[in-house]
Amino acid sequence: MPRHDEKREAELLQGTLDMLILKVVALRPIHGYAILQRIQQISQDALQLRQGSLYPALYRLENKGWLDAEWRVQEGGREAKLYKLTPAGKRQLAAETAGWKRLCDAISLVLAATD
Amino acid sequence: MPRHDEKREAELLQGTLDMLILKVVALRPIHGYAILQRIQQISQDALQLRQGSLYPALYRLENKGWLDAEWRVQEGGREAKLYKLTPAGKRQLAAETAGWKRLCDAISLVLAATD
DNA sequence: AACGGATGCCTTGACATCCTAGGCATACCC
DNA sequence: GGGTATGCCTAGGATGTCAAGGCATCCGTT
Repeated sequence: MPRHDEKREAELLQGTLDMLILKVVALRPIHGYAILQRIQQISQDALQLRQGSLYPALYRLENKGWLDAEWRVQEGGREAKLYKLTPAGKRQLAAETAGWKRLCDAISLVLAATD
Repeated sequence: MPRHDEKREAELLQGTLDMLILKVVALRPIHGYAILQRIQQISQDALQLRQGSLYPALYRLENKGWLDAEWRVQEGGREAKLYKLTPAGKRQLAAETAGWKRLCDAISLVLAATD
């Protein structure tokens, strides 16, 4: 992912970022930069997440006690901040997922309305 | 719908408001206040839309040429601003719906990931 | 006739979220 | 040594939504 990001309309539904991050971190402890790649990879490039959105979000989630961070030396000798899910984070993920499904269904109802 | 709205966490996914409004207006010409009730009714109260969100959105949509407005006398003698969809609005609705489905699928992919 | 509630429109101000656009440092490969 | 990828971060601004009001009309009840 080179520095000169080409233009592309940024696609992300507001309100879903926290949930996506929590979900990816729940898979296994992971550092910030890798979260970007992971979300893109899993979504097959349909979701484009920016660093300028990611890092503030991570800070926010850590502050709320949903993520725990720890500096770790990667293979290759570089340092990275490894995030993992807390029990509270796990509950939060479940709650957000449930809310998402509920809203999703509701919107589908409206979109399917014929009268 | 009395004036003293009781507290309830407002539930709406940012970015979907325009689409929902366009969709409801597409069903038939309709005035603002009725859009509120319609969306709540169809979504079975899962979606709570506020007047403070609705009217600025209507203004926005009209300004972009997706809605047409006209003052009409209702039965009962009161006036109301009747909105209807323009051809451009119809195209916009289709585009937003497609985008919504795409994002929805992508998010589902991430939420379903096990590795 | 007076009042409250429902209908119908609107505005202002605050706030959260996200993006744009940068900056900095290290590791690796040619 | 230079370029690319990796890895972290911040400041500023745009946007969308909400909360909280205001105003006027109509209707039913008292």
